[in-house]
Amino acid sequence: MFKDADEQLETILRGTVDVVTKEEFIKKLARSVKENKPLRIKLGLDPTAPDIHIGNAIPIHKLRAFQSLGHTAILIIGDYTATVGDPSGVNKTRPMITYEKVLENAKTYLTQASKILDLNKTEVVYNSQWFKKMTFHDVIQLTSKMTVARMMERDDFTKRYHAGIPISVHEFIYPLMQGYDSVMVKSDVELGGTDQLFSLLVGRDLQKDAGMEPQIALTTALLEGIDGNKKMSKSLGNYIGITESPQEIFGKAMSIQDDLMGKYFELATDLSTDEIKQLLDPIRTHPRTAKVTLARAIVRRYHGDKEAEASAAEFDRIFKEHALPDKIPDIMLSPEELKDSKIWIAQLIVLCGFATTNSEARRLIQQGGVSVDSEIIDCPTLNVEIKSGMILKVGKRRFARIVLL
RNA sequence: GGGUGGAUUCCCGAGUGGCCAAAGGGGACAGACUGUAAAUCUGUUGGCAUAGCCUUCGGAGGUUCGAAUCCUCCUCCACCCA
Repeated sequence: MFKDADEQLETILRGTVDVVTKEEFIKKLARSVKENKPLRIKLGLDPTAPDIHIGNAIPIHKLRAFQSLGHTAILIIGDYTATVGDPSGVNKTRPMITYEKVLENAKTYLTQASKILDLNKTEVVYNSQWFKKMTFHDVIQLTSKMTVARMMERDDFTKRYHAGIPISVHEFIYPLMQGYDSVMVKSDVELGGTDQLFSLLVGRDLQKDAGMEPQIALTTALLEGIDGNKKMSKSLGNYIGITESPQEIFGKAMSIQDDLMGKYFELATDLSTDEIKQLLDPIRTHPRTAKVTLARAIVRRYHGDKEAEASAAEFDRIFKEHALPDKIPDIMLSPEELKDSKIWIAQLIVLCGFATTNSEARRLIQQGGVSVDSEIIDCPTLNVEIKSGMILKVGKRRFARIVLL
């Protein structure tokens, strides 16, 4: 049934940072093999944003790895915790979001998670299930398990405190909630990013307190965003969403800086350690080839082989051959918008959605970033003659085909 | 409960009567260079068909020829003492 423990361990530990504790983990694994009993692996997702990106997909892939090894994947949709807002690694209070919003996000999360997990074999649980039944007394009971001193040991809180940045009391409750989830689902292992370590450890304490064998805390590395210095996150806009179009994912992956490739390879692709080693060696592999391989591997993971090849080809066409992309969105123009079959160029750019104001469009023109049928426009007050089918290009990668109705 | 300090453009932050559409940094965008790399360099970054005009410095009023800046009230926030 199960592969032997050593073999499992190798797969599981790839890309992980902390294992608390490794000894206990090895014991649990061995016991699971011996008794032929799957481990219960917990991962909590807070549906705070509508998209999953390749950064927060890392622990989901790890959960999938466990699942493939025959263990039980438990996906907790933190519909209650999401309304509180995880303070981990954050330097200010997260805005509390409405419950409606959370439920909406939860739906898209499941659809997205199904790209990675086999949801038929996954226990999906909403933590409102238990939290909404708790009385205030229960809550107080729960908070009594944690001391302020211990909370304040956390780097993120200490920093905020000393910088005079407010910390709301409800933020203290967050890790307790997450820990309580572990008690409720009786997890053997909990996964999370390294910034989750504290909460995962709270889970151990609460389980011990409840007379259970404590879960193993297993953290995966955090992935830097495509800007190369901050953690990938939706709010910083430096992410690659797993539901983005193949071209989009490919392009974003190509734009990361070279020294980030190693991390991306390890955390965001399925390539073997040996393959990665070879790709990262600039003598054996040109960095551009390596990056193309990377971009393709990431696209493949979420869109399949065909799309991966297609997006690579498209990318070359646009940026290597400077040709037009395969698909160019059509922008319909009605004759009412024209004067003597002409239109002010800035207005056209705005109509195509490449600028939000005429001033912005004007600036783009002044900077030499606008061309019509490959001819650079240098006069911001120009009225262009509209010919159906003409191509407007703004910047390096935004194209529109003008269609006259 | 008492005291102090705040709220400025996408973000951080300077600005204490005119030289302010508002320094500096970050981010973003455009251009050069490239491997659409990254780094770097240059430029742009409130709106308007733009040598001009209009709107913006938490909100509402007021003083003044003139207010981000002074006064009054309000809203929100942080810190300190209890």
